[in-house]
Amino acid sequence: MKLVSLFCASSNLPPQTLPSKAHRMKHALNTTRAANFSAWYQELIAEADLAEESGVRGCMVIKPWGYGIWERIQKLMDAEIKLAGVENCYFPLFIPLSFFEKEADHVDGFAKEMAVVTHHRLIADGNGKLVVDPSAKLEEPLVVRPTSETVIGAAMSRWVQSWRDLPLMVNQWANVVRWEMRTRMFLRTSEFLWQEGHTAHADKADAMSETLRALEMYRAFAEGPLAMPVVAGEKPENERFPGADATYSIEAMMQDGKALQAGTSHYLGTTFAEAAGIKYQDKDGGIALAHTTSWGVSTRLIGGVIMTHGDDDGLRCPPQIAPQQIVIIPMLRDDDGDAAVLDYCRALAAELRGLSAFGEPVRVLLDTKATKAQTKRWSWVKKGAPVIVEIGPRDVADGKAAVIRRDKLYQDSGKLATAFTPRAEFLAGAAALLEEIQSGLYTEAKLRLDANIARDVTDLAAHFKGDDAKFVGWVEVQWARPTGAALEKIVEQLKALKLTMRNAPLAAAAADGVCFFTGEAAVERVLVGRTY
RNA sequence: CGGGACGUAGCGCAGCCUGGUAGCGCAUCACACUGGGGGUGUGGGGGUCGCAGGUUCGAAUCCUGUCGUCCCGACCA
Repeated sequence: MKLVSLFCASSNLPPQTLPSKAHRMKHALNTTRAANFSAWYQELIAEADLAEESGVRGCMVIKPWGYGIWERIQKLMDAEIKLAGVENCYFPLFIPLSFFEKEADHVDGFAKEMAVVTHHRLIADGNGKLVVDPSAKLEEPLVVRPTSETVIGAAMSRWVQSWRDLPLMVNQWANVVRWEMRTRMFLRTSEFLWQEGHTAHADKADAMSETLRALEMYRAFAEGPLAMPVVAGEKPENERFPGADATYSIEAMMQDGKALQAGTSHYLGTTFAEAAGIKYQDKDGGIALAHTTSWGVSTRLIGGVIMTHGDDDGLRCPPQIAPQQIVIIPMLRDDDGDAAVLDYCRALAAELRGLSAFGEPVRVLLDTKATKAQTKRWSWVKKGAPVIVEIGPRDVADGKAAVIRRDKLYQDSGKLATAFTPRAEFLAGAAALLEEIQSGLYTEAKLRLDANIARDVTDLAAHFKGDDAKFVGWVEVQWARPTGAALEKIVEQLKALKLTMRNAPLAAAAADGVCFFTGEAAVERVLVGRTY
């Protein structure tokens, strides 16, 4: 099996033999972003030990460093969710098929990508194989959840009786399955991990308020802990979640100029309340349908972090989500001096752990694995540990620490920018250094985003001409927000250019011109670009 | 689902056409010399060639079946 290419959507890694170690010193990765962004992305994931293919179509094994990043995301996001008064719970992995059939748009949207369980028993066929036992067919097929609106809606219909029960706000951290035809590590996998928030409200205003609150939570989370600038806005009608009245997203710009939908928040109106019977008795004694919302972010965020901050030496992990923020590498020589080096490292690690950055204890790893220091250094460079500290006999003697910042690896000369810093000075500045790296990564990405949204484009075909690899960024145009056939026509025109409408930014200036597509009076501005 | 390929060591591959009992690079292990930009040398270990049949004295190689995977297309909150 050519496992390495399992998740490559558009191009194979070029055939290559690994160069000898002695010659691999220009950059830690063999493939640069500029040469082949897609191959670079895959190589980074492998070299940074984030994830690997699993042998199961479209599914990945998330390795400890990659899962550690997800755990950081979970921890920080979960706190924000709870702060908003949303409670965690857990719903079943299996959803009866009939639940989906209650909402036509919803089932239309997901029917083609649902994994279905139809039997509950296997039998031996006598040739050492297990085959499905035809007598064990389920009366009703069970869908492996692609999302949980339907099953949570069914619960909400039991839980909501009175206006006093509203708002009802729950969230679950779970895995979901969508049988995608093309998969890519972290960006689009058959199974992925996410959180899905589901809320029910008495009226539209309250539900819309929650929809936008979740959107703002995602924006702040992306731009904070992930250091990933995004544009928050409303999706055009054709990009809505199946069954939603309105869909909002945060869109991030990757280093190849493509957009990544990094989180969505939906106002579902009363669609799912009707399907599931989420009704309540209001203050006047009347019966009313609840208005529901749902919102989610997934392990796709990790793909976004990679393509926002990664460089030709691997990942640059923002300190707030780095499983380890400072990695100490002892430079051992298998001699009598090793004990003193290790003692010095342990003491340094203990003091660093006593520090606080971003309101949490600093996460420090003393890497004592029995491999060469140089190998460890490049391993942590590729994983993107924000700060790497090398301690050798010379540092012990001088009372110093050799500090490498992952965000600024090299000097102008091209040499590693190792700063031999007095121990006390390093300790005093370590927390501030992490915070500086975090904000520096954000600023760098923010400048790129802002510089690559064109607002004066008159000819999309000319602007986006050339192959996919060309960095073009996005275009913001004014439009009249047509619906139905008129919208379909625009979508088809864009599709011919491999373009889609990303969202209508909430923060954009008011429309003051004519629609880019129809020439009518424009009502808002919308972003157009290539997407993942 | 339509079209095209591929399954050989942890990874990437050669060998197959023209059957003779498996090889290369990287990784890995041991030792020596090294040591703050992925060190060098020497010597090792590791594979019932996806699976099941068939042909043959003999099958990674030929034939049949089967399972799996990838690529292009369609599809993708």
